[in-house]
Amino acid sequence: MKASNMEISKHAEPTRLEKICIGKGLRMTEQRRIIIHVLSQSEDHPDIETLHKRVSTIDPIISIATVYRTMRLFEESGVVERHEFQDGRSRYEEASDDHHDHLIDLRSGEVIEFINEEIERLQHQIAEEHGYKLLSHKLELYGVPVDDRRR
Amino acid sequence: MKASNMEISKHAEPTRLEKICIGKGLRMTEQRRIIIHVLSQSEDHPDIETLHKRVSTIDPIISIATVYRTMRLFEESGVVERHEFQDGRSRYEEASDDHHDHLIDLRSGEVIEFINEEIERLQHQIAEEHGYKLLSHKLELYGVPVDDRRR
DNA sequence: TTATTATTTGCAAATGATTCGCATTTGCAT
DNA sequence: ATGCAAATGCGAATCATTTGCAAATAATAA
Repeated sequence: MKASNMEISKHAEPTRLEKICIGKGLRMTEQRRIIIHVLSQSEDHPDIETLHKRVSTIDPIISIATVYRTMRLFEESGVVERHEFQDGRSRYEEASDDHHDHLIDLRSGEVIEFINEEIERLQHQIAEEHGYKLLSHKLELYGVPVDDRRR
Repeated sequence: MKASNMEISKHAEPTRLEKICIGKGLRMTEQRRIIIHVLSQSEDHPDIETLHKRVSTIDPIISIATVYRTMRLFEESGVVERHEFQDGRSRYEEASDDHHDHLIDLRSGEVIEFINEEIERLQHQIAEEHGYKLLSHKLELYGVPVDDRRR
């Protein structure tokens, strides 16, 4: 076992994501364990390149192709959510039960999460009115700080 | 003037988009006139390739690079809206004053437009509550027909 | 523990959408 | 009609992402 792997032990309590992988018959590789660890530590919405950078501090050998493959796998399994804010690359976050939407600061790129039950309700209602069952949705607000004096 | 250009005359009444182009000091080229014509005839949300196909039936020589450039220009001018539904390429529609959102049929790919004032209002309110001025937003609902008996 | 085998990985090459460089063409003001 | 900046067409470049394949490895059986 190489030193870089010491901190993410194969023997530790399996995390939620690890359980899901095992449940799907996926192998718990060192790379996947590291990626899961990085995801669980991330409070933001990193893109693949950022994830790869973070993962590389733990294991510098891990390939970016593996990060791509793993994130695709996780997205298909529904354990992470993929977002396409308007910068051309996909950004990810661990999926959680409480659904939230995003407010993106166009000045800084900062992403603010929010929840609004009323909007959730209206969305279901609209889908229903059109004869559809709502499976997922995407709500993104783009704005600038009102008290920002620049410009 | 080549035959293929006969139906989109340089001398016809300028359309809304043509006026905007002229107002911005852009040249009204044959290619742009054709693209504008195609846009005005399109009721759907075509991607670049589709637009290029449609444009090609009028002028088979027009380059796809020109369609890309023109659509980018139009988007930056705010005369068309670009959407990133989840199929990896951008889709366009002529911008209209009355804002609407989209309900995407995951079975057929069909895109249904809808308007909901209440949601619009709530979005502004949310942005405001977070200290932001809302500049734009994206709301997409993904669903399947309820009466669809398949699977 | 070791052997077995199907998964997974790393690498580099392929892909697909989109943009760009540059020589040539073309609106449009004079 | 003339001149020139803007626009086009072409193919090459770019950028994010995917994929083929040989080597490595996790899960399993022995």
